[in-house]
Amino acid sequence: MPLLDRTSSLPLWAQLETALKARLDTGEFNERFPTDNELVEEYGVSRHTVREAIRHLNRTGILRRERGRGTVVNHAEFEQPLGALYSLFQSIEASGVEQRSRVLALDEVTEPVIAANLSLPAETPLMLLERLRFAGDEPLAIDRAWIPMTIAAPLMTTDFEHTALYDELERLCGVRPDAGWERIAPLLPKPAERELLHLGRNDAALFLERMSTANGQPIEWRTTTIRGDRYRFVSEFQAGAAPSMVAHRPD
Amino acid sequence: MPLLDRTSSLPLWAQLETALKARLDTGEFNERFPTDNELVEEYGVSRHTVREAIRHLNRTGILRRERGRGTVVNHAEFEQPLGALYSLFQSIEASGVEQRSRVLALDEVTEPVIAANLSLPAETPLMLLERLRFAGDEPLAIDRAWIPMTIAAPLMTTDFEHTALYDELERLCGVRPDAGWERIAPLLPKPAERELLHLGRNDAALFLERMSTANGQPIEWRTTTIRGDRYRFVSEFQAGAAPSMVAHRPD
DNA sequence: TGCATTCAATTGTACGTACATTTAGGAAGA
DNA sequence: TCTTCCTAAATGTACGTACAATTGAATGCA
Repeated sequence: MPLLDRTSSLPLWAQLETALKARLDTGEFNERFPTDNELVEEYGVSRHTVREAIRHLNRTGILRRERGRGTVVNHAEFEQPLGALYSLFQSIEASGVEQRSRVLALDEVTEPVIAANLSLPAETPLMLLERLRFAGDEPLAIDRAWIPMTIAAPLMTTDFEHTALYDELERLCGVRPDAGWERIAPLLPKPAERELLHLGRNDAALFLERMSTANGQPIEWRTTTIRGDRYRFVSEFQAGAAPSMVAHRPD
Repeated sequence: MPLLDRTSSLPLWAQLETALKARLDTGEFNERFPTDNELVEEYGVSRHTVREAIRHLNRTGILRRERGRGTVVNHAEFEQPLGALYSLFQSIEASGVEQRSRVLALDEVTEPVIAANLSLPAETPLMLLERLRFAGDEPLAIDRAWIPMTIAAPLMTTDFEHTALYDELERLCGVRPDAGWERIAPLLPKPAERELLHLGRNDAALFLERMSTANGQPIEWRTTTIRGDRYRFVSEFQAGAAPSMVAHRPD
């Protein structure tokens, strides 16, 4: 059993990290990753050192630690956290520039699929707010939001041309999304949407789907089709510092 | 000043992180960041807790800690956590199954635009690694990475068909990206790429650009064109608190 | 003055302890 | 059999200590 070299200049946790990484690569831990205490026993180091090693090992997101359960190996999933996107789009939504939008629809509808997405019965009445959003004079995105009527009823008379949905939701309904998830996919828009967005035949767009919850309750399903030609989406960068790099796209 | 609430369910380090982030945003620490011991004194917590808070705070790469000197605020504009998007692609890169890739090119090149993006002189020699990456039997993405030759020279003989770039970079060059940023855009691939990715005329893709840094030094520029038809990219978010994914991870 | 040495300060590493929180599973009782 | 409760196990949080490694400034000497 090749243990750790305490005379090495390499920290113990780094040696342990290397050792664990090697064992991970063999698939030894596919079934079950050792617990902290087992590694403490096996390598004769303190739990602090074990955690330090795992902390570094997990830079790559290989592991997932779950309180009360243990540490499990993160096998490849194709649904993975993007994390930053929310705040990213939020910044556009919140930026003063893009206040303007044209309401395409504000109706009460039933959408079995979307109701199911919100964990509601199929025939649950939903408010549908469909907007064409502008950045300056050019359209930026088509935005559709579904909210259960039980929550959204007070919003049906709102003028959403100049009002942010979440603000109004908080003001009139007393709820504000505090969590949720979002997924993103590329999309070649259909002719109808292409026209609304002033896009050409070969212009791609981004398609975002978002489910928002408040206090654990699903309250909103939203889809957004965003023009991708004029705007780029950058994952978290520091306030005030917009990347000024020149694009280098394969065209 | 009882800034921290010991009865709160929020961990002390999280409260401290929030407090420090607020003070950081005011610019209070632009000249000099407090030492561990000063924060221990000021907030009445142990050094362990202070370090935990700083560790989390530094997810964003705002701080740089230097032994013997102290903690300084990082004014490097583009240093940001790879966090979200990074781990996403990392999961494919790290998973045993989808390791397969075909090397399309491994050359020494000069690319003035990309060199400039990396804050290097225009004629700086760069290694270009171009790969077609597979998930199962189907191609998933076209991946191009540029790394300065001064760093990447040892990699020129590597067989990247079955080797992860970042692992090799760490093993042979002793550096691993620890920060950076990434941006995403939709893209309709050109015929050549369409063929490589087995895409039809109307299939859109995602175009990712990433700059990675290690210890504040730009070390990699990468572009990735990812098929968007088979895979979706999902993010979770949580307003106010740190992203939920972070909570499960020991960093 | 110039140079080398010393020393205090600061972060890194590593050990220890204790308790909280969450989970899974078994025990006990209806 | 089913449900409830309890316990053990696992990770998270938080405290403590000590020493190592590095830096920068102060000190002392030629």
